[in-house]
Amino acid sequence: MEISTNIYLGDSREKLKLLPENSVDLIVTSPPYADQRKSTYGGICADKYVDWFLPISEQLLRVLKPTGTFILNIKEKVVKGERSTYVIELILAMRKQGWLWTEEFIWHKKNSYPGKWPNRFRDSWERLLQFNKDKKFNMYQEEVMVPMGNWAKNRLKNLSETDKIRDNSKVGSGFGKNISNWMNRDKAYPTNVLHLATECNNKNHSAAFPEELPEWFIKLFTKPNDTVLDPFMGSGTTIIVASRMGRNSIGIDVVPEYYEMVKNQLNISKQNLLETGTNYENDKPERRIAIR
Amino acid sequence: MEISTNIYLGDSREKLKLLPENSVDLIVTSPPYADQRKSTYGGICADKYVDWFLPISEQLLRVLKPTGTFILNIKEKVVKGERSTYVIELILAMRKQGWLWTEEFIWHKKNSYPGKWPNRFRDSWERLLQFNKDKKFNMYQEEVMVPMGNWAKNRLKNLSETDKIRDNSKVGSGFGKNISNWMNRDKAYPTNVLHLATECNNKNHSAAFPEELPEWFIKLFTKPNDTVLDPFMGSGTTIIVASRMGRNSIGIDVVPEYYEMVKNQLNISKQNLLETGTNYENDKPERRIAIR
DNA sequence: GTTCCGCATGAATCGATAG
DNA sequence: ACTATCGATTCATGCGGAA
Repeated sequence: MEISTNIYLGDSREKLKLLPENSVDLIVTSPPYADQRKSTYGGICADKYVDWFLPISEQLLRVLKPTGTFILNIKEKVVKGERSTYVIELILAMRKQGWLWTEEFIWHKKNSYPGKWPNRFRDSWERLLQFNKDKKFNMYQEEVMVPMGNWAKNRLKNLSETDKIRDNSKVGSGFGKNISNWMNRDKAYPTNVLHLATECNNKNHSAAFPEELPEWFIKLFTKPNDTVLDPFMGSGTTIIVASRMGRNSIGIDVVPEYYEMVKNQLNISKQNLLETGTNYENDKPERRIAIR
Repeated sequence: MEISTNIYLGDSREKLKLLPENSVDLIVTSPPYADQRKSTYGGICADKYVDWFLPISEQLLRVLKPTGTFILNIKEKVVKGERSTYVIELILAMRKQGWLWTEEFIWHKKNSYPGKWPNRFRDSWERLLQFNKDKKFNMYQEEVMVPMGNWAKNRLKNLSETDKIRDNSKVGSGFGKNISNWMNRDKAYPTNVLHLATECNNKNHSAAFPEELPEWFIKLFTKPNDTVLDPFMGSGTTIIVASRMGRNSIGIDVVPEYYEMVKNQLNISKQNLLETGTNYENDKPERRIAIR
């Protein structure tokens, strides 16, 4: 058994057509948001965003297995004092296309962008929209359960002074009622709110996408040897994490710089693997990396 | 100056017509969600939710001042494995009605009720949709500032060190200004994610609305003597908090039991006020409670 | 080695200024 | 009038150099 990692340079609308239907277990992606990242992606106008995205989501619907899941990370920006409506219009349009809008997770960003304005506060959350082809899909909930002991330990350890102050003042006795129930359990299921920080400083490239985010969804919706797709791979966080977790992965990006960066990083990973190859356990798959 | 608290028994669609236009500074409400709380509100089908709500939001648009704000607490339920789309359809419909969709706050419920389903996790957040009539509206951001984080703490620490030095070197004139500037900086502006626990101790009302929620928005969007409206007052949390905070308030509910409950609670409050009446300060307004 | 401190840097947004 | 660009605002994070 071997694990493959394929990356493509080009437009997702075209490259996705090369993939066979019903072949992907999980799609995790963060497309360029409307009118943002102009320097790298050219920027899609908010008015035309739905029209731009629908051909891509149509292909995604084709390549996804009936048991698979599509996680779309997106957030609408403010235009003339109002939140843009293109994201919620996209949800409605994708449902017409055949997608089921199964759930909306919240990514609560611990370190949101600073700033002060007279009429609004800092935006510290993004949408993680879950779409499915079928009401029945694979979900491995146990994989993302949080050990209560570690959870409490990490929580306390990571908790900044601010958090302590804020939590104490605002939440107070919130947890008290059911604490006796939790004491008897090893693990707890998470909720649909993920509380993570954005990654500020990567070595070469700043990825706004923390590794924990794709990792969490890969654990939740795939098992080893399944296939993960990211049609807007950017710096490649999703597929690199997927590869590390023993999943096949496919990445597409139209920006040559990103493509080269991910290619180099994958080669480095491969080299590291070869150097430590003698330590392979028998049940670990070999890895094959294809650069197209 | 006196503070009035008026409650109405009846359908909001009718009772709202009794209120003069441009007379309300803040609307905070949590309407019955579709297909829920059937026993008390009769249950509004998800398909017809938008049609049911639009006549009410039309009246709300009429009675709200141009500088006022409408906060709508709502969350779509799951129907046949999918999230209902009536909330996002409502946003689009209200925009056509003339509302501006200014912001979407997230209420992150810390202690959401435990539960387990094969295909989803516990839902621990709700939408707090902010609508406005005009791009310019009243917002008193300083009223809801929170303790500052590590960065500022370090800065503050450093500054106090330098201030000490400056204190020692410059005896006498005008040192206080800089210090006081930074002493005021111990608080930061919050974000658009509210991290509150649900209220568990309310026995008579099924909807768990913590007092902190309306309190936060009342602080943020009104000043004393302004007017707060809740067209679905339920157990009256919003108007009771508003009254306590020295705001005029108007509550409407179609359920007699809720009406009676709030009426009794308000009479109790009034009685408490009268008993302690001799302690009134001169600048504190008297309270007038009208039960219609 | 640790711990501490300084510093750069974001999927941001508004308002003013410029073409 | 309408769009395009620019400066000001602000805080959690992680890195690198210093103590």
